[in-house]
Amino acid sequence: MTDTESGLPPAIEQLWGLREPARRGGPKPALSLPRIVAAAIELADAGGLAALSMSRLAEKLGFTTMPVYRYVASKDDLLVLCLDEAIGAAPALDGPWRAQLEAWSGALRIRYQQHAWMLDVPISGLPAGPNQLVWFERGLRALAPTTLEPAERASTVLLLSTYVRGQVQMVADLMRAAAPASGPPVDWASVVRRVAHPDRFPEVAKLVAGGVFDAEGFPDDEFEFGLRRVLDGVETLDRSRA
Amino acid sequence: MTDTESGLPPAIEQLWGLREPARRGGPKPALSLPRIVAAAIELADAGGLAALSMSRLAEKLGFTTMPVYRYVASKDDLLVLCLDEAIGAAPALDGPWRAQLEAWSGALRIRYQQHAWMLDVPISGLPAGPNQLVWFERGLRALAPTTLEPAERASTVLLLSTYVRGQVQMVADLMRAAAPASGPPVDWASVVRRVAHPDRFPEVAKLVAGGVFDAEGFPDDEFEFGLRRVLDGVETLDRSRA
DNA sequence: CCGAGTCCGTGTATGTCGTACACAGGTTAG
DNA sequence: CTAACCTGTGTACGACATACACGGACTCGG
Repeated sequence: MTDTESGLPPAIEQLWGLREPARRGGPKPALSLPRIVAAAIELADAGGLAALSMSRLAEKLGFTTMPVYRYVASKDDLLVLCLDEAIGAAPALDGPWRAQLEAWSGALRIRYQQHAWMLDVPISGLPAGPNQLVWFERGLRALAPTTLEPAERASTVLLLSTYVRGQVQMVADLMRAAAPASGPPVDWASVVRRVAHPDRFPEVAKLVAGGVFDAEGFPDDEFEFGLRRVLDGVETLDRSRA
Repeated sequence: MTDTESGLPPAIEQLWGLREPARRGGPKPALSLPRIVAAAIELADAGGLAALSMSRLAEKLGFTTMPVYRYVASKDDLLVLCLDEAIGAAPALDGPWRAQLEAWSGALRIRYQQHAWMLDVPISGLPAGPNQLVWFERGLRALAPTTLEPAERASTVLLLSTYVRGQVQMVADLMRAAAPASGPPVDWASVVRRVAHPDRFPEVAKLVAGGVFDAEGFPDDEFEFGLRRVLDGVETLDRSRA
């Protein structure tokens, strides 16, 4: 381990290609970081974050547990690498800024849905991987033609990514709660109906009575609604400067 | 355990006071659910979610590990109870709808900050505790005077809670990354500067050069900014109906 | 007032997990 | 050729969530 003394977490240094292996002897490595990360993502995709243990990962790779630690400082480190890999490359965008941000958000949403375990990874640092930084850069670029100040553009992109992440997480939780892995599906509408007495919860009760919770096409409409609110807010700010 | 057959997770039933203990004999219980939950929250407040293990919890209560399971079906169950307790009572609100939602969001934000571990709890169900439902109800009530349709009001409250949660989480991560528990504080601005080459990341580089990342009063301004955008978006919708 | 039924906390055990450590054999630089 | 060194392996440890069986404490029906 050539310590680059950059003060960065080791995983981040690896992501940016700093920290060269510096092989001076010894057998050829039979494993490689990309293979490890790919296998880890496969495991998590298939069985959720809980299915990703170091022993299972090693087994999938055809090795015993410990060699993995020759390539990765810790499981947390590995997760950081997996996150940046799974978020993938940000799409190229074009057109008016609002359409760009819509596309940006939709693409990000899809990535989260493809790798739902990302939402369960305990975040313990800045999103500083190259892919994540590209996402950030693309978001900023979309806002370049607006009247927003630089700091406001940064805040806006942060706001959007927060929104997308939170939204996907909430929907995923709702779906999991409605159709649990074990046991029969739960009819939440009836549960809330039993528990939300109209005296204490008049508004909620009205909502339930109106059948709002059994709406069609729920996840997508919900996502669109929130996204439109946020972008309307950004547009309001933009226009107030023009 | 009198099975109430309601299809609800046991923790939720306990929260709503269904599922009576039905004591027919035996020694008086030395523990109680409220005591357990309170101790668990204390542990998590002090040392984060990682500090909350069943054995440590029992030790703090002066018992061995297992008796806790007489009161709680599993650790996940316990966490559900803790979440509802820690989120606490929603504040009473008054005034114009926008001011109400600002107060609502600010209060929710403070709760999350007081119990930062809540952000690390893997959410695996609907927020269906009484306290959480009161928060929801209050949010809906604030929107009652608007022109929004019922479904839109629900979506708006969901949007807000998503925003607050995500925002607090992001800021907490940023702070943790900037000032890690072990090791010297990391100067992220310089890190990004080294890594974000102007060719690949022109917008990010400009941002860093402009010193945006060393801004004063960061967390609060950031929160306010996003909240204003969201509420502007809601207001736009409201006015488009009037 | 007694005894049966029941519920309490304790002790012990199991399986999983992350990861530290010492080793034996392969590999490369000098 | 040899010394330095890196490889994967085996073993071990401590933490954790939780299952199970026990002995004693309490309550209630008679």
